[in-house]
Amino acid sequence: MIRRPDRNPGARQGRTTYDRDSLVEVAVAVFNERGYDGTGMEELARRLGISKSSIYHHVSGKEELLDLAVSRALDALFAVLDEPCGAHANATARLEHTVRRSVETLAAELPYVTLLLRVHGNSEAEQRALERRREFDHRVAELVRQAAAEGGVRGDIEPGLTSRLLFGTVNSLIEWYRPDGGLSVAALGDALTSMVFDGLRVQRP
Amino acid sequence: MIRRPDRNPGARQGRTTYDRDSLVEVAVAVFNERGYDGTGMEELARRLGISKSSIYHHVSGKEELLDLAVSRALDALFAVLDEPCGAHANATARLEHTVRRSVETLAAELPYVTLLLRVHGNSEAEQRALERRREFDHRVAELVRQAAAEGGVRGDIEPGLTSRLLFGTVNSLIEWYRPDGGLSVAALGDALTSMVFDGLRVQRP
DNA sequence: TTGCTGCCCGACCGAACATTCGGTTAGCGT
DNA sequence: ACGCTAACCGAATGTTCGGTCGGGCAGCAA
Repeated sequence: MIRRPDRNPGARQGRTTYDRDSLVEVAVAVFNERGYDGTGMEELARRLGISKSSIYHHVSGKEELLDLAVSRALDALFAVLDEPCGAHANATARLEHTVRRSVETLAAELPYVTLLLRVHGNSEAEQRALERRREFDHRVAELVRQAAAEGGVRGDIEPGLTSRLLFGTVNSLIEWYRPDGGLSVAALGDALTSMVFDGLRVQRP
Repeated sequence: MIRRPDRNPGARQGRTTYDRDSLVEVAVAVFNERGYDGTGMEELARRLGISKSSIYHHVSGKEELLDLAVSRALDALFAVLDEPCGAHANATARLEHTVRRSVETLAAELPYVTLLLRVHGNSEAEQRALERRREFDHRVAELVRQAAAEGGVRGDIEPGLTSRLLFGTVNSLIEWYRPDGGLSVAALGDALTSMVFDGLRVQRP
C-alpha cells in the first residue's frame, strides 16, 4: 500500500492520495492474489483504502489497470532483447546474456510479469498482450536457433523445443520466487543458468 | 463436445446425454480457455449444447466442477510418487523416474493439470487443492535432498532450489505442449530430462 | 471572499452472475 | 400401453459485477 504523503505541511494524520503508478502497483498485487477476473472493483477499492468510484478518477476502468501493468512488463522484457552485449559476441553468449537478464527483469518487475504470464485473452487488452508475448518468444527462438547453428548449444534437441524449455524454466520463477526472501537475484540467475546449460548431474572434472 | 452414444440400440438419430466425466471434460476445456473465474455458466451451457439449468442435474455447481477436475489431476500426480520403481533404486534414479513419469502424467491429464496449476485459492475447493499441491512439492523436495546427499546430483545448488527449478520446468509444459502435435510424450520426456540433468551445452566426449 | 482544480465520496444503474424452480420429454422395464 | 425416472428446459431468483453521477471538500491563486 504505497501512497504519496499529504500535501498539507501541517502535521496530523495526513490525507493521502494516489497517482496512476502507485494505484496500479496495488491493483496488480490484488490481481495476482485473486486473479484478474476473480477481483472485483470493490475489493480493489477496499485494499486501496479509497472508494470504488475514486478509482475511476485515475484510470478509465479495470481493463486499463491490466493494460498499464502488462505493458510495463512487456516493455521491460523487450528492452532486454535490445540490449547491446559486446560488439563481437556470438549467439551463444547473447543467449546466455538474455537468459540471465530475463531472470533479473522478471525479479525486478515480478508482479507485472506475473500478471502478464497469466493473461487469457478474454479482452482486447489481453489479446494485444498475448500478441506481444508471442513476438518475444519468436525472437528468443531465433536466438536459440543461431546458437545451435554455431555449435554453442546441443543440436540433438530441436531449437524450438529448447527455447520453450529454457524460457519455460525462466517463466516458472514467478510461481515461487520472492526477491525479499533469502535468495538474491544474482544467486538465482547463477543457479538457473548453471542448471539449464551445464545440467544437474555432478560435473565431470 | 464428447457425449455418450444413445442408449437405444435402434438406429435412429440418438438422443445424447452427458455423465459427470464427460461434462467435466468439456467444462475443463472451457475453463482453460477463458479462466475459471472468466467463464460463466451460460457460456459453459452453450459449449455443452444443453441449458444452464441442466448442468445442475449432474453437479452441485460451478465449484464442484472445479473440484472434480483438480482432484483428478492431483490423484494422478500423487500416484506417480507412490509408484514402485525397482527395489534397490537409489534416490537419484527415483528422482529421474519421477520427473519422467510426471511429464507423462502431465501430458496424459493435460487439461486437468493445467486447471490445477492455475488455481488461486479464492474458494474452499481451491484452497484444498493448493494444500495438496504443497504436499506434492514437499515430497519432491525431499527426493532431491536425498539425491544430493548420495552425490547423484550437484550439491552446489541448494536442494530446495533445485527441486523448484526442476518442477518449474516440468510444470511450464502446460503453457505450450499439446499431445496431438508433432512431438511425442517420449521425445518430450527425453529432451526435458536430458536438459535438466545433462545441460544444454554441447556434451564433452 | 471567490472561483477553480484535484481528489474523493455515497448512491445508484443496467447487465451479468450462479443458482433454483416447476414442469416437460425421452426411453426403459413391465 | 403404461408408468417411472434420468435428463432436460424456460423463466425467474437474489446477488454481485463494472461503471456512472452529482456533489463535497481541501488547497491555491486572485
